[in-house]
Amino acid sequence: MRISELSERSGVSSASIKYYTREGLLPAGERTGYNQTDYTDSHLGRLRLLRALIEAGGLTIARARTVLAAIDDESMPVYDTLGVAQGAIEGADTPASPESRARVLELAAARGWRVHPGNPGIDLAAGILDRYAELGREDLAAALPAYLEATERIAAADLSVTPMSGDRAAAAETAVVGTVLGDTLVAGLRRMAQQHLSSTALDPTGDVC
Amino acid sequence: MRISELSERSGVSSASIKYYTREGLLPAGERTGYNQTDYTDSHLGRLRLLRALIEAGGLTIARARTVLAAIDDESMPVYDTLGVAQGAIEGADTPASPESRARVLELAAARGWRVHPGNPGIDLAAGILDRYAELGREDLAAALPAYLEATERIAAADLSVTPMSGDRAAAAETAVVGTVLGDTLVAGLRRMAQQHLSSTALDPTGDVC
DNA sequence: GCATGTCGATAGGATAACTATCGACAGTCG
DNA sequence: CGACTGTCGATAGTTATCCTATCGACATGC
Repeated sequence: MRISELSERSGVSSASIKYYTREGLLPAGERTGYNQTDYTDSHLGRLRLLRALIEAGGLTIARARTVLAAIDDESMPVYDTLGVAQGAIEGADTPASPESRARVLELAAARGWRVHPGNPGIDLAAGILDRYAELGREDLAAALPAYLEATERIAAADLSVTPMSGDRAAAAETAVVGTVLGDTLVAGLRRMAQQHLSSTALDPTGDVC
Repeated sequence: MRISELSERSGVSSASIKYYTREGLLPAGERTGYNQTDYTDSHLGRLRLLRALIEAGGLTIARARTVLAAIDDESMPVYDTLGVAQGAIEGADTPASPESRARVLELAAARGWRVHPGNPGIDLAAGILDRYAELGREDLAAALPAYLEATERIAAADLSVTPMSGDRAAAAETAVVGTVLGDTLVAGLRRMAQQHLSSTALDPTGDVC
């Protein structure tokens, strides 16, 4: 198909498609003439994946490129693409304090988690502990084990969706999409559950307006 | 204290402090002379809260202003500040399809959740379902109930941290901080749990590197 | 009395993600 | 044959966000 059709079917302007190609996010189509290029269905799929990562997942162009490269790297195990995807999601800008990191790792160890010290989640979680401390609120500590337990369930659900065998490219794509979009899914469901529980706590018998 | 001390203790440049004041995020200090203004500890606390919301929570200046205004609004129930905070976090840019919304609401109802149709989480979660469908992956559906269950536990932990009584301003601040920073905390713990579970699945006996 | 700190105001800069425009020309329709 | 539409790569411009730098005037402390 030509660029105009690709644009229409993907909902991405042809200017943006050219931009993505320039930036190395989308492989170039096959030139079929002086000013004509042919795109395939795989371009369409890649474009949709790209938009999902950028719009729904909140990845920047640069980070999306890293993730896509990991999916395309045939020598990279699917397990490692998950790590790449984790690292691509907005991480902590400033590293957390050693104390909070130690506290988080201690809690994780108490739950039997084996976590690599370089896991980006550690700084993310420990950074939040730091913020709480800075704000003079220590009340989070008591609830942490409950968070660990709940997130373990989430991760279990994540893995149940991710096939670690079969077609490598498809599995890698699923792993990446699940990791990146999962944050948003969980955030959305959390909002809903928060509202349910807090309104129920206030008014155990009432109805939704 | 003067602006230079406030700057030093908060780690925010005096130029930025002035910027926040200009933008209505930080109340002005008390003028004590032609070119001198006095700031209090409450300014320091507010500044730290602001940085936590912006840096750790990823809120924009404009959204942070809305949230802070809700905290300061003495006539607003604490329960409602939670809704304001939910709405302030990066929401869905494009609304989800009615089909996905219906599916999400159906699942929520099946779990006994009472969720207001305007809850921003619905579009967030339903939007992810849309993306999955767009990418030709329907495999998420089977795992959704597990996500609901896990997020309900998270929300329960959220509420256990949030005092709905006592000093209103402090409770509202706690509710807001918990809602906004909670997403990041959960995301971090999820990364850790993912790594633990996936590495355990691959190598049930091995050690961390 | 002079270096230093501070004031509000405004202009400027950095980054990210596009978007608009350009001249040239190929394919298409009648 | 010729008007018209679609497309090409390249580059400059735009929008939005979040600050940062500088300015002249003036107060304060040593």
